[in-house]
Amino acid sequence: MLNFESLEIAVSPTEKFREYLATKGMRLTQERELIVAEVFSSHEHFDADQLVERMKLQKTGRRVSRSTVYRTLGWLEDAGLLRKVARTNDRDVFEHDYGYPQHDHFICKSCGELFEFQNDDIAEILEKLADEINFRMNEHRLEVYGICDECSRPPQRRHKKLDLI
Amino acid sequence: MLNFESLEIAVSPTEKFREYLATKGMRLTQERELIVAEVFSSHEHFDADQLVERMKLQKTGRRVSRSTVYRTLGWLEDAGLLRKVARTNDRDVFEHDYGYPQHDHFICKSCGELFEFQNDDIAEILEKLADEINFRMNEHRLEVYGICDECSRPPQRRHKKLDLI
DNA sequence: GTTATTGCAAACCATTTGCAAGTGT
DNA sequence: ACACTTGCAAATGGTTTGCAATAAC
Repeated sequence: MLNFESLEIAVSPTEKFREYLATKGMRLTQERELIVAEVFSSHEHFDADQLVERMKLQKTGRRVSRSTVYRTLGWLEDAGLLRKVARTNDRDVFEHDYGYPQHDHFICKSCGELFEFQNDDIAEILEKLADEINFRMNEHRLEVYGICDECSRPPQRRHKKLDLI
Repeated sequence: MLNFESLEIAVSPTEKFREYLATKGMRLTQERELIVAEVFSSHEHFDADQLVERMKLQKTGRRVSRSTVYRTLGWLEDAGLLRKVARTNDRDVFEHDYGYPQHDHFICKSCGELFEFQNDDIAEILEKLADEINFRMNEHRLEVYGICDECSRPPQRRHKKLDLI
C-alpha cells in the first residue's frame, strides 16, 4: 500500500485547495486561485490587510474584494494550507502551513519581527506530557517574546516596524 | 545584600498593584481595589466580559463600569499581576502572573478547556536557542492543541463549553 | 437554469477613548 | 483648587455577514 502522506508536497497548494473545496461542494474560482497564488508566492508572514493590498498590486485585471480575501483565508486555514501564527497590532498573522516544516517563533517586543526556529525536542517533551493526561495532541503554538539582537544594540538605526506591520 | 526577588510573594497583589500605580502617579481607588480582589479570588482563567459579570455579583454597593474593568486589566498586565494566555471566542483570556509559577497550556479543541502543565526543560531549550541568535528572551507562550481525555471518549455526556467561555 | 460566488455596504463585537461630572486630598 | 478617575456613550477597527447581481457548470 502506497504511503500518500509522504507525497503531500507533490501536490501544489492550488491543487490541494481545489481538492478541499471539492469536498465542500465548492469551486476553485478565479478569485480563489489568484489568492492562493499570491499567498504562496512568498514565505513571509502576513495579515489579511497586507494580502488585500498585495492583491491590488497584481497585474491581473481581476479585482478581489476584501470580503473574498477574508473568506478565502478562512478556508485556506481549514484546508491546512495556512495557519494563524500570532496576533500583531490586533490583526491575525498567517503563515504557510503546507510544504513547510513545523516551527515556532521568537517575537521581538521592540520591532515586532518574527524569527522562526525549529526544534524537535520540544515536540517530544510535549508528546510525553500530553500522554500523561491522556491528551491527544494535534499541534502547538509557541511564541517566545523578548528583544532581538538588532534591537538590543546601542542607540543606532534599528527596526521600527511595530506599527507598520 | 538582601534578595528581594525571592520575597515577592510576600506582598499581596493589591499591595503590588498599589506600588505599580504609585510609580505612575496613579491612585489605588476603590474600584481598582475591588477589581484586584475579585481577580485574585480565584485561579480560574477569565476574559474581560466574565470579570465584568463577576463584578456585578459582588455584594458591595459599588458598581464598576466595563470601561474601568478594561482599563484596570491593562494596568494589571503592565504591573505583572496578570498576563494574557490565549484568545478564546475572540476574547483575550487572562490568568494570574503573580505568585504563580510559569506554566503552559493544553487546550482542548472540542470543549475549550485549558489544562496547565509545567516543564522546565522547555524553558531551558529555549534559552539555548535564543542564545544562538542573540535574542534576549523574556517569556513565552506555549499552547498545545488537541482533544482532552474526556472529549476523546465514546459518545456520552461531555464538556461543551466552547461557546460558554 | 440552477447553484455557488462575488462585492458592497451594513452589521458585529471586543476593546478603546473623549469628555463632563465626580472624587480624594 | 487640583489632579486623577469614573461612567457613559460614541468611536474604532478588524472581521463577518445579508443580499442582489454575477459567474461557473
